[in-house]
Amino acid sequence: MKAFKRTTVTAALPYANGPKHIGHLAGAYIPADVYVRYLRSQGRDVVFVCGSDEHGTAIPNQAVKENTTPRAIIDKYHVQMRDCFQKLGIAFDIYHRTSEALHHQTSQEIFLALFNKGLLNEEVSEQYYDDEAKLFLADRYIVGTCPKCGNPNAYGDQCEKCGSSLSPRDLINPRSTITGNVPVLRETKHWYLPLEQYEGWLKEWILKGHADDWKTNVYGQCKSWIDAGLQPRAMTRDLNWGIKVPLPDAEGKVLYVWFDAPIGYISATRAFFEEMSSGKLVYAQPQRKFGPVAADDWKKYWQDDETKLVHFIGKDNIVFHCIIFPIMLHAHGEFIVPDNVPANEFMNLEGDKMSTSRGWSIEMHEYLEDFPDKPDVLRYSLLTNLPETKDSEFTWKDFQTRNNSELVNIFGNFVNRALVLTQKNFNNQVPVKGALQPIDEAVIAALREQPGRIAEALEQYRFREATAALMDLARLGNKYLADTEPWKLVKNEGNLERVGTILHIALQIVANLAIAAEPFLPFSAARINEMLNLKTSHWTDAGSDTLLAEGHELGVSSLLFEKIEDEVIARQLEKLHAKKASMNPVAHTVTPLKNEVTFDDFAKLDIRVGRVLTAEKMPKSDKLLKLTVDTGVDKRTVLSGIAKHYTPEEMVGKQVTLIANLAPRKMMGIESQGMILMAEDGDGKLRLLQPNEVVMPGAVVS
RNA sequence: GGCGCGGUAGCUCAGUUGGUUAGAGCACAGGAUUCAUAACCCUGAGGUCGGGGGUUCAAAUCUCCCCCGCGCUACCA
Repeated sequence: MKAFKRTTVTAALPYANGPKHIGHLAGAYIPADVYVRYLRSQGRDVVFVCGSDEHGTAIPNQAVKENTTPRAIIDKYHVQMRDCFQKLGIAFDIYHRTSEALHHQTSQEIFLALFNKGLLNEEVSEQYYDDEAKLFLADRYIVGTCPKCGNPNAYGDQCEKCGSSLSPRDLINPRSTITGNVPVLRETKHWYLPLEQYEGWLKEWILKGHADDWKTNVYGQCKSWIDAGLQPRAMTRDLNWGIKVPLPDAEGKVLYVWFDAPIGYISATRAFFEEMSSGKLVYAQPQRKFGPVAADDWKKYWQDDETKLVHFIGKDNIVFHCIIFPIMLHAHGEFIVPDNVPANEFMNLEGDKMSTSRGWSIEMHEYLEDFPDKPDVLRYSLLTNLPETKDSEFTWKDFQTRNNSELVNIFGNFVNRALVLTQKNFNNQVPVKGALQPIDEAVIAALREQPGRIAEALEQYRFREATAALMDLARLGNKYLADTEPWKLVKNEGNLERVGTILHIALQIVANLAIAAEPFLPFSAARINEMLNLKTSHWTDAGSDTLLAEGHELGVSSLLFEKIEDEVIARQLEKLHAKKASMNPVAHTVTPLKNEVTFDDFAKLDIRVGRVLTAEKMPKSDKLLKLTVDTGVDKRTVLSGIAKHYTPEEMVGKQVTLIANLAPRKMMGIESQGMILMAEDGDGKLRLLQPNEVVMPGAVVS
């Protein structure tokens, strides 16, 4: 194990196109924060950076949806996310944003460095350009007639009618969706990063170098990508929202959002040290003493191989953080690459995938509105159930149980017992520690060991285990009190010294709990310290049985956690279901009306009703069914992508509507002679189009 | 279909250089107790370790086949 001088920790830059939910917290932000708080408590040199990811096509798209500007979108969600993180105790040293000038500059510098080293391949291709809007049109912004099915409103990347994947050049009579004009073909240049040239390096670095210390899910995913073979990837896009490509003749071109987003970590670090050195803090919120710093100290955190770089992300980001971004950094030559990328899997919610757009989610701001005084409860319930090795599941019931039977009954209760007993019997002062009995020695020994257990788990990114080890410390306290029964002894005045010794030790455990809990439950840890009238201590003191001096005056105590009643949980469940129901009509935006066609256009299609004679699953395909259809005029083979919606058995005998004169098309080695018409429901389900009474095979639709 | 990850007690999960009666927390049952938010503490019950073959003195762990979940990927005319 390499010894590092300092650590740079990043948490995935949240995309500023909407609110972020508790699954994101469980995936990246909470574990990252716990890890960093622990390092800080140890006095280690660490910087924790994050920020809003504000580029990419989805931002302008969201602006259209909300009927506003991209700028307004990113401002709105940047502030919302920043505030939520803060309220949840996610303590970044800086929460930056990729729309900042410094980030544009940093991204351009890195792009230019790669360019100047000749590491980017320039490729020119012809793409559609809108003269009036003066921009190249992304595939989605071009419509035209589908060459395959004649649909006049096919998109540049896909015909939604026949499902063909297209490229804009395939479209007949293309038009721009922005101005409606006919776009012209214009040559456009893009810059590609030849990922495949780094396969050897990746194999050495990841497959050999990190076989033991990376999580199996991360390692496996990387291996899968590397083994499958990498392709050159365009690092630029024709778009008017993003970071300008810093080259001549690159008008209207921006950096690919996945090129600039991870650089956001670097920019954030750079911004942090620039602000710290200038004394003008805008985004920086240093969470520890950094001492005097220089503006370019950020380089130490990114370019010194004695720095340990750790990316906390969800599993959807693995390829970017383990393959593409490291290649960028490695190719550049001056940067270090991550030592670990402890990506988590996904957290489901009440039996279904979490999804903001489907309304099946608990957004950070929603939780905070309903439970403004309970950030630690959410942190704890997520921590005990992080999707570390596989997808996990959040339920409100489990949230309640974690709160009631662990935070309240075990943790809060122990703290309260120790404090109340001291108030009642020792005037709220730390009693004198007298002669120790074997049970005291044993509990002190256990106390000394426990922080090491927590630390060991944290060093290995095992947060669930670490959280459990924290709770064990409170259990130790409860058991000690139960075993020594000071409330019984106190009835006999001769035992007062003995009772004092017991409570003295119990209070030392409470003080330790504040240290050990700080990374996990920072708000509660601070409250314990207040109740003990104690300044914050550090991990280096953890395990000590002399944190509180004899005679020390304690503060005012109150309950750390309160029970959550069944009604509160029931209300949340109702709220969740109501939200999902209310989202449905919105989520399924109805496809806009297509352009007018003439009767002649329509008449070209031979649409008729047929009957399915046989149906079987296409071998080696998940989606295709191979059908034999009686069309009245013949019996023919039609392939249809409905295997996820209908079984072969239920298709046999069914009447179907088909386009009988569609040009045959070969798929997976078999020719399909026609196309079955389906209606796609809002949830993506496909349903057959049938006459409402049985008609003869071959009946013409008109 | 291919590739990757996972399938262990009612629930959430530990446990792979193969080795004594497979673990934890929660939930459940019984007991003890009353300082504490009816909490704590003790005891107990509960598992064909997805299924089946194989290697071995010995398999949750290695191997092969199959089933299920998740992700990536191919096929939606």
